[in-house]
Amino acid sequence: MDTAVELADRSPMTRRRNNRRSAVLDAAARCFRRQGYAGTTMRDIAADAGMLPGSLYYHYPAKSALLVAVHEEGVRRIAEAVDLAVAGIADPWQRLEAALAAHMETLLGGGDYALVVLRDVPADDPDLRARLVELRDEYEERFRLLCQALPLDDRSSQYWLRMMVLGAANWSRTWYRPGGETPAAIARRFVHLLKGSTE
Amino acid sequence: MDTAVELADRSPMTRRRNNRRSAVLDAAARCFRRQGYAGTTMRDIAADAGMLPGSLYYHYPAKSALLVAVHEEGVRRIAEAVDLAVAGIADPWQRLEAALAAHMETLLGGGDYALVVLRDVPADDPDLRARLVELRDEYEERFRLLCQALPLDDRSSQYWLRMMVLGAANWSRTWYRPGGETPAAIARRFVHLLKGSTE
DNA sequence: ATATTAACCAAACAAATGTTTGTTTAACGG
DNA sequence: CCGTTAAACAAACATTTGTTTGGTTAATAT
Repeated sequence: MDTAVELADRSPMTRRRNNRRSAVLDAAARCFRRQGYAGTTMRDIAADAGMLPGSLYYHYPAKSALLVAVHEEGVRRIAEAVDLAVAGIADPWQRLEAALAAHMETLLGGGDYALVVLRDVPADDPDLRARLVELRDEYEERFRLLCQALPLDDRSSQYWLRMMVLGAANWSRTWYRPGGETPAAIARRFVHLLKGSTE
Repeated sequence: MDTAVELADRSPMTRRRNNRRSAVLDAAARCFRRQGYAGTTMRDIAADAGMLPGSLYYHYPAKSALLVAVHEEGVRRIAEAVDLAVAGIADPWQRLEAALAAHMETLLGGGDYALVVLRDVPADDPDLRARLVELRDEYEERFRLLCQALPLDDRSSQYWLRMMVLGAANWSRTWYRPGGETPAAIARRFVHLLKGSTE
């Protein structure tokens, strides 16, 4: 782990290095979210980042590398939000609700990275696909643990409750519009709908 | 409505006409499902249909027309299945469960058409997008009516229950694998999870 | 001052893209 | 038998695609 070293290094050379890398990734995330992977052009990303198409290859070796990088950052952000939200909460149902609220706030809050994770990955490249599915599974493991802690009858109840709540949350991206209920309020509705059925 | 006329016309000329049109549409549905719209090539569709790329334009004037046609057929099929499933059932909860079972069976039963409807539509063409959203809304209106008939406290409960159950069902496409529980069994699990919370 | 190098530009590349055009084939109707 | 026509082919079209290459600029290090 060299994060501390990077943060400590304030030398001019390091500050100049990888300066616009994040800008490129931001542009890629924006385009992938709006148009999908196949529907996005390297020229689209370049225009969004304010540079020429060829310049992208200084920062990333290929289009697919950009997709992987966006996925990794998206999973990192939403996982961080969820971990922070459940920290310090003991009651299992409250933990699940807090996690779901953070999940939906990150998804629907306008961030491009997390939404890219929800789009289905390209089917033509098996290696790329496997890498992206692996990333998402690693994140969703948190919800498996959260549901495991719930006071339910059997193990299958945990499973189907998790499938239901995560599915409903992820699908919200198709109908959610800002101005109505907040993501956190929607999460509360969802959890309460399921919590009532088991008491 | 000239369906009866078409069905009655068994003249050789009519039988020859539009013969391979459905084969082209089948190929398009298969490709769109597997690779998405932007990820599908007219050459992919042509190869799948067993003809040359240019020949597709005899049947459909553009790639986007193929997408609209697949959407229309997909909505038609799943709507037909749902309407047939709820016919003759009186109890509101049983009606919802039957509708959801038919919805999921059509989605997960291997058909290409219905699954294309779930994929998000291209964002670059507003007219095309509006047409596809209109088609899906027209279908989902059935579930609004089904939830409206449920014996619930208030109107918002109907709304959120519908959002939850449809979202969970549509998202099942990402994790469903044949061999486990049947789509109908999953639908029953989902409905029972929600039904319990309101009694 | 000079050499180095991160970052980008300018221009091209081959391949793939959606679509068009003119032609052929074969089944049908008169 | 012959004209018509549904249906497809063969070949190209202009454009767009992901990517490469070689040069340019300006900040940094020595």
